[in-house]
Amino acid sequence: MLENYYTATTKMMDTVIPSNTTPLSHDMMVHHGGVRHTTPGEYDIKPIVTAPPTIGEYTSVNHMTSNQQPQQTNIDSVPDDSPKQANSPMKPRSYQHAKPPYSYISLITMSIQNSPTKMVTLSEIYQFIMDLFPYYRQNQQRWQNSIRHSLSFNDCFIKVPRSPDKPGKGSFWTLHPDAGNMFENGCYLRRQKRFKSDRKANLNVLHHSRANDMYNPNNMQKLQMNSSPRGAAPVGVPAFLPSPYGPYRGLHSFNHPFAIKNIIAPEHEADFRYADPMHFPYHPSTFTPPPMYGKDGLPPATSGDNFMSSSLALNQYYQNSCLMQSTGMA
DNA sequence: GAGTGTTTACGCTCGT
DNA sequence: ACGAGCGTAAACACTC
Repeated sequence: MLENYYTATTKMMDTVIPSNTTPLSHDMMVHHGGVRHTTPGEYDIKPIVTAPPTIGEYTSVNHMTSNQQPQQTNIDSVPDDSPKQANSPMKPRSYQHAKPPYSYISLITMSIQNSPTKMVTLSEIYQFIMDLFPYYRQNQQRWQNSIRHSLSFNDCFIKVPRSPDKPGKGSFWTLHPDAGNMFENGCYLRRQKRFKSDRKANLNVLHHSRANDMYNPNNMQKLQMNSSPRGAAPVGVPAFLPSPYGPYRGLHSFNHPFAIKNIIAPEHEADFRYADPMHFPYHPSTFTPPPMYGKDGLPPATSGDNFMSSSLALNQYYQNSCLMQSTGMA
């Protein structure tokens, strides 16, 4: 099956990629925001490398309004911005339907870090990703399964049960307090080392049994939950959780790169401000640079001009992609 | 029934 | 070559 998948992929690559482009390697496809074909007939994305895109070109914020919720889009209804036009070497197309150069772990982390409470539900993660990256409005079953897998599989994500006064489906997900530097090497495609926590054994006891529910007083100590009224954090909220739980905010205040302002191009940020917080709960106020590369030896973006660094990062990424292609390295 | 969460398996790329 | 990290598929259990 997988063999068929890759065979089909290869075949499609052979037939779809225009002669003026070089087929991307698997890694380019998967991790570098390029083409990822799956099944025959699936929406075809053809990266044009005539001009490096900005991060905003991966996002949809310039097309979103507060009333426009992202739509479920199938491959037939993808508003393709004209393949012919898109393939024109003189007219670079938008990258909104190219796979963003972030791993799922990165995307989840973005979602959590851009939440005011640093806790999000699974559906909020889905929504965040689809809002931000039109690419993920396609083939939702596939990537959403991967998201769920990533959440369960990676120690850096911690499940927080809903409080009794907030009934609903699913739990909240937050970042492990020690996971903030997962990407500090500057590469958001692939971490150099997977986050592994000893504390997870304690923190995640609630994963396996309702008897271990966070609201079970017996577990409150194990989980190091805050129970102090002085802290203003509600009972059941992990002590490391940040704002709005007052004294806990500091632990999540590391200089994270996934603030929305860091992943959109400057020219799109103004559009972003239209967003109704109720429907578009991102917080551009949390803003630090998003270094996006590292394995190529280029320095990650540093603090300073954040907009510049964010766009620069992706531009650099694409310039590298162009270089790889033009030199036949891909 | 749909959504959510866990787990296993497999294949790929990358770094050592 | 090998292990790690990642993406994907799938099966299954659980919850709402």
